[in-house]
Amino acid sequence: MATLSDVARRAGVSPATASRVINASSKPVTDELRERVLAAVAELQYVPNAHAQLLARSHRSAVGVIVHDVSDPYFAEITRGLQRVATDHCRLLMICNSYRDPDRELEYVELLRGHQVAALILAGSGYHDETFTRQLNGKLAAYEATGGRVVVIGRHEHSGDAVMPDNRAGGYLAGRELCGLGHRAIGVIAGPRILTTTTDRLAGLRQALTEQGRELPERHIRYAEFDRDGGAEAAARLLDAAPELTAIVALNDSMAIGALATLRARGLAVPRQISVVGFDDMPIARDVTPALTTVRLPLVDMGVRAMSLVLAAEVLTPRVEVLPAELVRRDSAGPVPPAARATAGFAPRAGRGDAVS
Amino acid sequence: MATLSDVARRAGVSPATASRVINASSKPVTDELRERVLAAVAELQYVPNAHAQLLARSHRSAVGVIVHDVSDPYFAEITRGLQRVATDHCRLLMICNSYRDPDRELEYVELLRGHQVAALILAGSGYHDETFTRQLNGKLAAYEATGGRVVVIGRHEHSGDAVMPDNRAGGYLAGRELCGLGHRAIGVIAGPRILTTTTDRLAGLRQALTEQGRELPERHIRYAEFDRDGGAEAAARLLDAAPELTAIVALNDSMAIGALATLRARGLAVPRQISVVGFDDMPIARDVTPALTTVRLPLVDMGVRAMSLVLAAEVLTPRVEVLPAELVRRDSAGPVPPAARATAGFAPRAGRGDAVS
DNA sequence: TCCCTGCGGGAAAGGGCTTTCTCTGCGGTA
DNA sequence: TACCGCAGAGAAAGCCCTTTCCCGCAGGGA
Repeated sequence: MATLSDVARRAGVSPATASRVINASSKPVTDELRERVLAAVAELQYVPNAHAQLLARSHRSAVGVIVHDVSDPYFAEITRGLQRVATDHCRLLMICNSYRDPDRELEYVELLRGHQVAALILAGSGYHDETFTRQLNGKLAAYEATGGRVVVIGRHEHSGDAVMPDNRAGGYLAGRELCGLGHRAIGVIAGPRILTTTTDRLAGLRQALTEQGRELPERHIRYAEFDRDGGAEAAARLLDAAPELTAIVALNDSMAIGALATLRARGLAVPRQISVVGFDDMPIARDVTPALTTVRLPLVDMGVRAMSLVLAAEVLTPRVEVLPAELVRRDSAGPVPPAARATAGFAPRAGRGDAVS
Repeated sequence: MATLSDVARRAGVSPATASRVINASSKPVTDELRERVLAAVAELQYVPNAHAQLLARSHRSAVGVIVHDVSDPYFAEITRGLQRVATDHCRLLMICNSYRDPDRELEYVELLRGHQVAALILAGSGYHDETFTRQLNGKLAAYEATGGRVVVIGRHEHSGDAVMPDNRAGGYLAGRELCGLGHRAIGVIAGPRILTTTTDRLAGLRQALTEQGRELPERHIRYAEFDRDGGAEAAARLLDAAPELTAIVALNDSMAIGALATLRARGLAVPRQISVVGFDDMPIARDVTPALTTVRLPLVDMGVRAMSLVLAAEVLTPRVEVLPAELVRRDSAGPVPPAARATAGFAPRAGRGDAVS
């Protein structure tokens, strides 16, 4: 591997001069020397050692990002937003997948700190876990104490800057929509209990139902992994336990797609027999059949805002940007089936067999 | 930011000893000093500077990966395979998205080389572009000359180790399936012409049709971006120009999903009026409606093999592993509609209106 | 008692680059 | 002619670690 001094020797100049040419330094270098250096670089196929450079300049420029999984559409969209702003500012991103493992998350904070990132962005739900939260905040505080900037996306537990999707309002929207369509027996397939995203969305949903005089008993909720298979499996369990349901809210679109698969396998027509509402509005939502009625979160924008916050000058009072959720009506949610409506007031637990011709 | 000598000073030992404790070196250190160092580390929240470490040990360990886009399911699956093996070998991955921009690809080769990666994996189609290919090979050769290992996934143009999905055989499979179902008027929505993946898949498809006495005239092919919107748009153009088609092969699943959307918008029933076959079998393929009949590529396995190759000892003769494609029958391809079959021999250009009741 | 061995620790030499500081030599001014 | 100033190049001091080499000391064998 050729080094800078190899280049310098070959060009017959000092390493200092070679460095200045290569980095287009402001210090002037005569054209002749410049040419010789450039020629040497080309001949030797010289590429500067990034670690040595990063060590020598104390200039921190990269930004660290910790997400659940970049290939999960939710995070892919957020990352797209982050990337866009980062590119505009000539910042490199170091993206790490935590796979929702708190320990891994902690490790990555250290790893990124060790890599001297200028800032840290944590995207994705927080955990209902005191110990973990304390540890994470400790590490983040230590990082901030050394001049690092931190922004979280969708987490309450951090005290600094944050970009927050309005999960609670989104849950409320989903609930109100279904109530408006006449549904009374509404079930939920939810992500892991330990995630604050799950509880926030659930809280909003519950509020909507309560306001409309409905209930959301615990037997109408099933918790599972926040992905397609989790949704499929939770939907099966839910339907087994509560066949009278006329609507299901999935707490993210991946789960909704899994639920749709279960429903299809059981021969239940959506939305004629049972309605489904998703959450997030990831790109594929419009391409499944029936196209998913869902709660849209401005995912790309969340990324854009977070990166803008993190690159902006630090201000004293923490900034929290709450981004609104919005209902997107497509084809997976419809009016409650007539049979269910007729009996709803009197026999809310009527079996599915009753509600369907 | 605390440094190693801060820790050493605080613990009252030399930096050498501190380093040995922190890195669990084989050189013995008395328990008392060890404890003092550990205590200092904890108090100072010390995290070693990764760049300094990487510079000091000449040990290269990370592996660089260049893909089109990690959040594209095709590459997400490959990356999953890469990651699995890398994790087993305690290797860090540096993943870069080229977004199919040749210049960016070249830049990333340099960037990763600068970051002293132990190996480089390039995943994704090659380009029909002499100049670019020569440049890339030049850079890769320079990298290999300094001891770097290179493996490509799905590219012919590199002369070293490679993992190759059998794109041609896959195209053949798709063609044979549709011929077997009686289709004669088969259209193709293809990715960009400049990609070797496109031409390989197309070649296999054409071979199948030719063997069955069918043709694949250029007017039955439309080229577009290799994504959902490209597929939707290409399908529209194709249908406008050749309404007599009874089957469409999309050269990847994303395009197929876009095509499905166009077909739905136009009120064309799949597969009753028109059949669709995809390519890749990405996870979502089974969840769209109708579930996609497609050509499966062992994407995760491709990643696993590539990473295994790259981490294995170098051998003199380049290894090329060709991984087979496989047809997955689902619901989007069916027999040619009766009307089309009846008239096929005589009026192959019968309008769509004729073929459909 | 002396020497050798080996253990535990520190000094110091890199690793490859950036950047400040220093030096040389030339042109211009008094 | 003497001096000042400045442009352009190089010397060298870090940046923060790892690791080799060396040293002192204690214990064991002769």
